[in-house]
Amino acid sequence: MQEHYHHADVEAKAQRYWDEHQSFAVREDTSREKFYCLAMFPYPSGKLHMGHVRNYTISDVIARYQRMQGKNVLHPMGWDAFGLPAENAAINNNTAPAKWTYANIEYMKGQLAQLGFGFDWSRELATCKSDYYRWEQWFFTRLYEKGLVYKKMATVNWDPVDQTVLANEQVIDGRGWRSGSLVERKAIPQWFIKITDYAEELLHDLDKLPHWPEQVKTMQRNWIGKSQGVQIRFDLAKKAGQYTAFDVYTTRPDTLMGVTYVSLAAEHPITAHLAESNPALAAFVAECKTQSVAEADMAAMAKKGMDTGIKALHPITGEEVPVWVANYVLMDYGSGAVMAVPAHDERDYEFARQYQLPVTQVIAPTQGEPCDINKAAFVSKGVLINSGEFDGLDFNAAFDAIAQTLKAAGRGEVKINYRLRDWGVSRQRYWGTPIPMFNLPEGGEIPVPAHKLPVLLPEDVIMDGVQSPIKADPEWRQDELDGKPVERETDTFDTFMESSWYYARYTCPNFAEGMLDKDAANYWLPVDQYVGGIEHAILHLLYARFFHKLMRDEGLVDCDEPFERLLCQGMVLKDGTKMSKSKGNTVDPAELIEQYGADTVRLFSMFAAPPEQSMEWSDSGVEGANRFLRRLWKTVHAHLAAGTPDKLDADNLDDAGRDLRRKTHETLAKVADDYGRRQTFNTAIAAVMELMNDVGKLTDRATAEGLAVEREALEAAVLMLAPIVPHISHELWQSLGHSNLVLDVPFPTVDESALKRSTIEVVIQVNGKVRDKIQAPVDTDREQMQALALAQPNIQRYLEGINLRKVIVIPNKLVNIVAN
RNA sequence: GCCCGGGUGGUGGAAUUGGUAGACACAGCAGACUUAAAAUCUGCCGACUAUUGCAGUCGUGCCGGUUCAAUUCCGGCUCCGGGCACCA
Repeated sequence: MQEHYHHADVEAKAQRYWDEHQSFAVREDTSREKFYCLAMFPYPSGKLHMGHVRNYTISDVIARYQRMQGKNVLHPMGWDAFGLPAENAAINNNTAPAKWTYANIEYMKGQLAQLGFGFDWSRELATCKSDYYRWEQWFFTRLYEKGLVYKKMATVNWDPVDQTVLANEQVIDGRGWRSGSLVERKAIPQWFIKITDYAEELLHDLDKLPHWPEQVKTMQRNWIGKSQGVQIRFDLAKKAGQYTAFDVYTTRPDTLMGVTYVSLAAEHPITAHLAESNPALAAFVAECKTQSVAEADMAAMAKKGMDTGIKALHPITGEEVPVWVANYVLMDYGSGAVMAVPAHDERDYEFARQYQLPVTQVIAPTQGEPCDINKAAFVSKGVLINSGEFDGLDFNAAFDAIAQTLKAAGRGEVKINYRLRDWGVSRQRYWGTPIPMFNLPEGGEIPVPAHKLPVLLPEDVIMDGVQSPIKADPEWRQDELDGKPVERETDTFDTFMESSWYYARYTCPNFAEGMLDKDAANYWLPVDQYVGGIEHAILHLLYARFFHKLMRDEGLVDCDEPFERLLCQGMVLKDGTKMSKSKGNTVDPAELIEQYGADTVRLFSMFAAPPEQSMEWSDSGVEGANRFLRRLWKTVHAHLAAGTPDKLDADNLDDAGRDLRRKTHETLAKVADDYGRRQTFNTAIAAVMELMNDVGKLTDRATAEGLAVEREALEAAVLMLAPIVPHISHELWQSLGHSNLVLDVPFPTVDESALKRSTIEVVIQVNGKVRDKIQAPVDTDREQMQALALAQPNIQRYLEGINLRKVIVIPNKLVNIVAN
């Protein structure tokens, strides 16, 4: 039909067909095996970037491949529409966040359509719409009723000039990004969800996820941070106001006899009490307030401390140890106090050196590790010394003995601890889901009752400054309940709330009677394949797992985990660094699609690197991908012009025909494995390229028999490429005379008999170095293989004058002759 | 600082369970076609040594180890990247 490949025509035609036939709309069908393929939904920031293209191409390839396996495939798309950038854009461009967001969604939706992704758009959702977030509000009130939600004071970054809370991202070198003023730590009341109640299950159930990357599971395990330790009470030598003691937690009770001081957080109540009558300490506490709340900043900052002057009593010896306040002890973790063992903890060591505090070694190495307490802390486990009755015990024995001594004295208890902290969900921003709580005039609060939901976020607002419009508006917060005035909460939810359950709502996006339609949710869930960036390895994926368990416990879903299989794609780089607007090295997908077409962009982004690796963008690589598609087009049309093939007679082929046929079926086996098991799309493409190279070299187009072998190879190539380059495949499949849709053609199966070969290349090594390669009959036995190898003239040359030690034979692969 | 990854030709990458390092591409060079260019097609393409030809030595960030055999496993370093709870 066409001599040249015109990508614009081919792509428009295929997309028109899919659109007219609603090719990707799916519904529940219990008679078929389902496959739920999900890509992380985008934040509608303006336009697509190459990271999106990569993400959605990967999920589209998997979805289309699974469809060719005959499955009922759900592949939805939507918008993570609440968030900070909309507020910034609103202030900069003088538009409402809602308007900006909806405009971005419309534009980006068009871009996704251009790329030919097979999304079921009938299920599209945007988290900023009230028919979505109303159920999140309802669910939060349910959690409140179950006692899984509570309010407490927590620290935020406070900009004293703008009088506003800043995100960590908005704090640059300790200063507010707009005002430039030094940021302060400030405690305000905030809502929390008890994720720590689920810490054990979240940890344990990682073992139920064999198809998650090990690296992600390791990161989550470390984040949850289960540890066994001892909680120890230190009494104060003298009462400080109402306080007589404080608790510390340690995983190293074996080092207890090496405690030379203890440290309190600046925000610890004892610190606050002491600061009242100690101006120097009050000044230090004030200084500790001027720092970011981000843990990375904390870890990087200079360790500072001050002696409070009061003493605590060692829980075993009763000796007095000084009580310090240190800027690196955090009130939000644990008890806000730590015992310090400088000899066996690097941070305590550094601190003790800085302030000339004593360093007492109480652990001696047992494995011959270097240990010089004058130079560095010794942090490995070992055997106890300088520890009185505990001397000579190893870690485990010392742990037990010291824990028991403390317990008997009523000063300590073995305790399992988690590093994981409860999830603070309050944000002091406008563009988010209003937290569905009423503050009562007499104090306290109650959840907004179901009949008053949703609490609507007004969209038609003016962002003229840093203050949230619903906080600035005295009217908005007023409501009434049973005839009595109540005040609406003006904080909104962390946007991780919305992204923690969207995957479930896709199964019933328009369900009006509840959060989830149980039948639909339980048909589709769990998600069979989740695809997204590695940067979400901890927070998003942990919150989503948590939310899923909360929904299960509410009776909304049956399974325990939301995502069966996870693929984390790497970043898209240009010139070795991450593509970003600030670096000015972005590549606009829109221009590339215009110039080369969607198939070329998809092909290159899958070919350039395996999905989990970071990927280097290359303009010339795109040219190469386009060249391959043009060649594919040309080859198919040259084949069609050469005549009509016979029916393939596999048993009566010449050598060239048999070779090409073997290559076709070897390629089918490899590509199916690469798509289904390995998920390495780059090697699948390389394999089809090899097949096409063989087609170009070996085919005899002069005979109908040759044409039949070539036809089989070309049809296989088109089908194998269909998930990656769906438009050109759609067209070529029709050109090859098929009336059915390439989308629904079953992925071809391998003809095992075509794979048979009589000889195979075997490598012969002498002392591990390749010295020859021979063609040997397949499955030659070890002795014969050894004899064959030793008989080679080149090999004999190497064996002259040396003694044969042994010969290692790996059948059908390699012979290694060991000699000296 | 802590947790998790990664480092292979001029470039992106391949080598799937410890068994031929460099598949497949990009770029480059040479040739064919062309008045010419583009496009297309063919050949070469890790470094060094040798060369009429056959060939040899080295080589997967660095140092060391295990093994008949290591890009792959182990120990130590180094550089780059992701995350660190209010960016999403």
